Amino acid sequence: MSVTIKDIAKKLEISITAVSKALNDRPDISDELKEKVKKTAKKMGYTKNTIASRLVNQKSNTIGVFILSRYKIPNEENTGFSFLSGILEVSNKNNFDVIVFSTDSLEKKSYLELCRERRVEGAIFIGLEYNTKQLEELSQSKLPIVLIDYKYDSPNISTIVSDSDTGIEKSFNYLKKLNHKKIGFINGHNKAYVSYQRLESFKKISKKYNLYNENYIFKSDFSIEKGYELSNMLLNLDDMPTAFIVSGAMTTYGLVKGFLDKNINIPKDISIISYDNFKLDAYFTPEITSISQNIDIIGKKSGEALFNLINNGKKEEIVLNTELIIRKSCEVVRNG
Amino acid sequence: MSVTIKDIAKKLEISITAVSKALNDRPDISDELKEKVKKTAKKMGYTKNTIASRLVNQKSNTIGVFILSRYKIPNEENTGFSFLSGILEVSNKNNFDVIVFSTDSLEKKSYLELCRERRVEGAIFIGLEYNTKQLEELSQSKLPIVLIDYKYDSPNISTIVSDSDTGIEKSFNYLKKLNHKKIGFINGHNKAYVSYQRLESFKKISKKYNLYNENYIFKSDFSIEKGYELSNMLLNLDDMPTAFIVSGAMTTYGLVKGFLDKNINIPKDISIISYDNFKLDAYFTPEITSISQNIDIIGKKSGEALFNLINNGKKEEIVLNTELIIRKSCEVVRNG
DNA sequence: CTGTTAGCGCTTTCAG
DNA sequence: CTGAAAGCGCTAACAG
Repeated sequence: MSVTIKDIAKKLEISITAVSKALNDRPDISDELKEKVKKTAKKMGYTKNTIASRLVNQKSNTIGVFILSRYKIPNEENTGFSFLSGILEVSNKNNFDVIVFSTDSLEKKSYLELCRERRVEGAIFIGLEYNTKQLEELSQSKLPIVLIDYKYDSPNISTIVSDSDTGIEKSFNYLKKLNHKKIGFINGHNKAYVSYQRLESFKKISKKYNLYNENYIFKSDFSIEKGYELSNMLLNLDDMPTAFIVSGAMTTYGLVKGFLDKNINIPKDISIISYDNFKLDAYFTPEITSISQNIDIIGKKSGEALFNLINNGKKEEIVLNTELIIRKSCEVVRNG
Repeated sequence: MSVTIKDIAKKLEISITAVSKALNDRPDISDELKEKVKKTAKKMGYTKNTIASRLVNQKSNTIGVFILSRYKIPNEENTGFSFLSGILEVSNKNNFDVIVFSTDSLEKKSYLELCRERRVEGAIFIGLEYNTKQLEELSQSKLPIVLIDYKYDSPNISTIVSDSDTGIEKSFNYLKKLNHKKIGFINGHNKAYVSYQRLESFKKISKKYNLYNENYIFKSDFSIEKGYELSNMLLNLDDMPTAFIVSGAMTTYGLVKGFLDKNINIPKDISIISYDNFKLDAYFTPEITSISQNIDIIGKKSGEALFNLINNGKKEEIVLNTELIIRKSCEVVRNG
């Protein structure tokens, strides 16, 4: 099929080894020969067969990235893919290929099997379902792994999560200054670890502020439609919060639009704090106050963590701090 | 390192060949043996080394996806990644792996070299720069290729683009009914093929309607910031259009927000038609009228086209029709 | 500096 | 139905 080092060895009437060494710039080859080999290699249209080379070297130079169905929703709303470019950046710097798996890859094979078959040297998981059994299998393997937005303790697993406590505490602090006492929380769906984590934070902080009320906790699914829908339900409540913290930028957009369509003024009537701090938040009407998660750097950081694990065996537990970016979706409550 | 078929052959005291055949369910092996082999394989924690198997089979079972820097902008605004999930879906159905390359992969190697080295069986290009020389190299190779949003004629290349003519014609038709005569166009940056294509359509259609004015053509870069910025420039114009067609949803959001911040009412003062029809358009304030591109199905379609090319050698030139989705960002012009 | 030999893990004739 | 032998394309000892 394609031209091999054997072909160029034959042409030049030298050994295959010499060709291999020349192409790989080994020191024990004369510069002239290297030149000659490289030139004719190019002329003959040779390209290295990485598959063969990976086999002999017992090194795949490949990592796997799993983008799972935490958000089984349209791509626009799937933040999972946003992490990929950062991962690609650091992988390429390390001369590694990236192969991407998504939910469809998983007909009958486990995450680990997929990795092993390809002899992947490490893997990054985005949107891993909360409490999946697969995690045990993964943690028992020695495979270097990075989990994004999921906390788990195992020697071969590094994790990178956002610290939901501080973001939510800052929100309460801010909302309190605006005289809010009824603060609601709209969570994402159960399959996401972040939902569990954010809910815990919300409970903890609201109790700390003596503002806890379990009737103020609602569930959504990160989608924009669900946010819109919720506005109806919320407005029919007997005892409605005056402010909401909403998990997920898309849900916030839907919710705000829902309120607006019913002539509820945001922020005059209801205050809203979103999560994620999408760039769009600043361009929405009203501009959305949001808990920022540094979503842009997570991809890159996760890649770096993976290679740190692969190369140095160094496990990390990265916690990114969250900020409250104040814009215009909150206001002093009228009848606190 | 890991367990091989040799190991399990030794354990079972049978030949390596027998193991291989049993594992691959070849007909010339007894069912009992198959059972036994598979069982002990599992027990010993065997997983096939696809690297070795790909080498013998001379088949990589891999496609490459290039997500290029057409949008060298934050991920949120990069529609490139949205296509990936569709591609993954059909690749997995075909038992192919997907390896993703981005701009950083390209230090010194050409797209084609990257593909060849990995013996990739086909490739999909997203955001290929307009008029790049690499395209010639690609077209001279026999590699099956699909180009998204780029038209090019070559036997090994299928393309999938949106038909910008009809979308823009529908826009003109609609705007004309609203009595607009000064219709502006805000284009994306030059590197994108779609910019070239949409500009051509705009010129063609505006001439057809006798509404062409070259001073009504502006350039942006698909980013949200640039859209915002443009609002200043536009408002200082002596002869300002009463309606704009804007290439790129993000730019639209920025532009609208820019106008709003200067107390320009959209749509009362200025009408706006966007491109892309992001889901968010319907939730923005005002709801954005947009040219729809079926962005959700492009990924899947491109994957199907690629496998059609790989398996059947069938080249396609897919043109997706565009619709005008009317919402609330256009209104009858005051002093037409 | 160059070449011979062996082998990575798997599949595939082909002979039994 | 089973196995011995050869080989995919490349690299790494080791000997010259």
